Amino acid sequence: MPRYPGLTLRILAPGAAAMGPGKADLLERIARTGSISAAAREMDMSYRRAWQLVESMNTAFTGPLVTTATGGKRGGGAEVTPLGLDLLARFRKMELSASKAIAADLKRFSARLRPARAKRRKP
Amino acid sequence: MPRYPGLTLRILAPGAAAMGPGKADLLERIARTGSISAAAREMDMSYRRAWQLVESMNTAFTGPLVTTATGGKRGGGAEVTPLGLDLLARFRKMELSASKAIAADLKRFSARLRPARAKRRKP
DNA sequence: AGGCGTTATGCACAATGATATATAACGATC
DNA sequence: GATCGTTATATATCATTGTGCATAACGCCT
Repeated sequence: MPRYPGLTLRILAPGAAAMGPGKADLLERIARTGSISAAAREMDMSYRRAWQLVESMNTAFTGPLVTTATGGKRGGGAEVTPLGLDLLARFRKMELSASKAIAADLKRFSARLRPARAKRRKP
Repeated sequence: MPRYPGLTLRILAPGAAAMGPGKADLLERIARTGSISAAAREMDMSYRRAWQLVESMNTAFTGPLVTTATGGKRGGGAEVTPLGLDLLARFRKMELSASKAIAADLKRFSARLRPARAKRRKP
C-alpha cells in the first residue's frame, strides 16, 4: 500500500531495494515516536517485519540508520541517526522531484486509466 | 528483478500498480517478438503469469494494450496496440526524466551504500 | 487429415512473505 | 526488588504469489 498517489519510487542497491515508500514511512514514524514497535503499530505491521526492515537498512548502508536501546525509562527505544535522517530527507526530496519531473506525462498517462472498480475493505 | 540500476518507477492506479518495470519490459518484448509466450520465455517467466500481466493491463486502461489471435501461421500471436506502444513509450520517458531529476541526490545516496556482498546465482 | 505453436484457462504444488506467539534480556521507575 | 514496555529472536502458522502440468480451441501448413 504505497502512500503516494501517482508514482512509487524505489532506490535499488545491487541486490535489493535499499529504500522505498515502506521503509521511508517506517523510518519517519520511528523518528517521530522513538520506537520501532510504536511505528509498526501505527502502520499496522508486525514488529518482526518492522525490525527486519530496520535491520536490512542498517546493514545496507555504510552505517546504521536506526540505533536502539533496551530497558530504561520507556522500556527501551529507537532513534534515527543523522545518517538516517539525511537519507530519509533525501529520499523524500527525490520522490518530490521525480514526481514533478513526470507530472505532465503522468497526466496523459492517467487519462488512459479506466476508473477504479469498487474494492472490498478488510472486514 | 528490475532492470534499471538506480531507481524503480511505478505508476499507480487507485487499487494496484498500473505500470512498472516488469510490465513495461514484458510489453516491449511482446512488441518485438509478436508473442506472449516468447516474451515470457525471454524473461524466464511462466506463460501464465505473463498472460495475467497482459490481462491486468488490458483491463486497467481504457482499451487493450495487447491484442491476441489463436491459430494461424505461427500458431497465433500477440500484438501491442498503438495505445500500448504509446503508454510504453511514455513510461520509458517518465523513467528517464525521473532518473535525470534525481540523479544528483541519487549519487550522494549511493555513496552511502555499502558495497554489495557476493550473491548466489540460480544453479 | 494431421501436426504445430500459440492463446486461454484450471488446478495442484512450491516458494515466498507476513503474522502470530513465545521467550529472554534490559534498565529506569515505583 | 518487582513492574513495565521495549528490543531481539526463534518457531509455527497463515496468506500471497508464482510455477508446473494438463487441457482445449484455433487456424495455417504440409
